[in-house]
Amino acid sequence: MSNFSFPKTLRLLNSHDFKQVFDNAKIKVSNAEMLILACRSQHASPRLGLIIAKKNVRLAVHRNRIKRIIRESFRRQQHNLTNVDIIVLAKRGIDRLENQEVHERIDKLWRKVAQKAQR
RNA sequence: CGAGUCGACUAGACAGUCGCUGUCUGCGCAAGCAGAUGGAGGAAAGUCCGGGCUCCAUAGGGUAGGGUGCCAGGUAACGCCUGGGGGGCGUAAGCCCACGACAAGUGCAGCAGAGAGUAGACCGCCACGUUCGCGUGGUAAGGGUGAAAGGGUGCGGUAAGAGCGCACCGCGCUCCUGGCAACAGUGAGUGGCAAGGUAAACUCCACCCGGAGCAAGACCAAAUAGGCUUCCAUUGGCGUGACCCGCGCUGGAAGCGGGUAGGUUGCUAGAGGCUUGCGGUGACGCAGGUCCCAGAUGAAUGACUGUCCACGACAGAACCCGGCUUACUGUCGACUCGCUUU
Repeated sequence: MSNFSFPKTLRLLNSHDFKQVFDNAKIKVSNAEMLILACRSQHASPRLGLIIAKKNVRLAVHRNRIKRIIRESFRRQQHNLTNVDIIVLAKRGIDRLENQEVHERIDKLWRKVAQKAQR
């Protein structure tokens, strides 16, 4: 298993997909900077959706940066996650973290999600 | 060397690994796979102006409303830019200015002050009266108040004064000269002379502006079906979006019940970039050559590692251009002033 690509099949694509996760959010994991909602899905692989609110991260540059880092991390960890749909919500203050810090913290959250999904 | 002014450029570089996305080519029924190649900014920002484009009528007349405001030019257009005039700031390079009209009308102005607008006697000065306390009148030269007090200086004049008269300066008007014009002038004549300020106060004058925006709009699939009830009625209703006219279409409105909200396009070849020549003081224009340079849509241009250096600021396209404003890194050039040295 050496495929680490991130095609559209690994993303939540429309409001219907997002609504499904919000309504059936069995798994909730969070820290000071972000909140993860997730639920099991019919698909073979995990899928990711991001909500970085303008209210919480004011500058577009920071919003893009955070999205890219989370996507990159998801791409590398995708085989440790099972068939769950995941939404990551950014909280206020996340734009003050350095890139490396964001990496470390999102990695911890992935592990927690994987543990909860196993049960 | 220091302080400053103006202009131009720049926005870490290179290598490797793993990813995202547009296009092209090949393979494949298809999903997709492989290769090649392109992939944020000078402000992409604020959304403050102007235009293109789209629909509303091919946007036409009037009112209301809004904008602009020295002159000439540039431009698709502008509130932008260039050149010029006038005023102000700075030793200077240079910078700043909504810079039409308050001798059309209306309004506004704290404190001080006698008086703040067809001026005005508190002190003073002068004349007359006087019970010697002062009263009546004249007077804007002097004092005082104030941001601002009705042209300035001198001479004449007078009871004391005053553009009351005169000279010079200043100001208004007419003409002349220069300039396309704004405007300028040791120009000529004329008027005693102007009784304030404020128009980003109402207003007046001149010029300009139809509205809404890519969630505009177009197409495909689906659907608005069919049906029932009630009301109004062709002088009505809708398009219509500040209002009236005008124009176009047509029976219209409400309720009951059933049902859907996915995709394609618009979407990037343009008032385009670079370059050469010519015209112009310049903004810019004309002609030739050459290049194709993001097009996402839960939203791409990133992450990590290594090396180097000046150790990397502000900041992310969403239909597209031209400006303005704001944020901010570094470099270079020209010029100004000061100091030191020669």
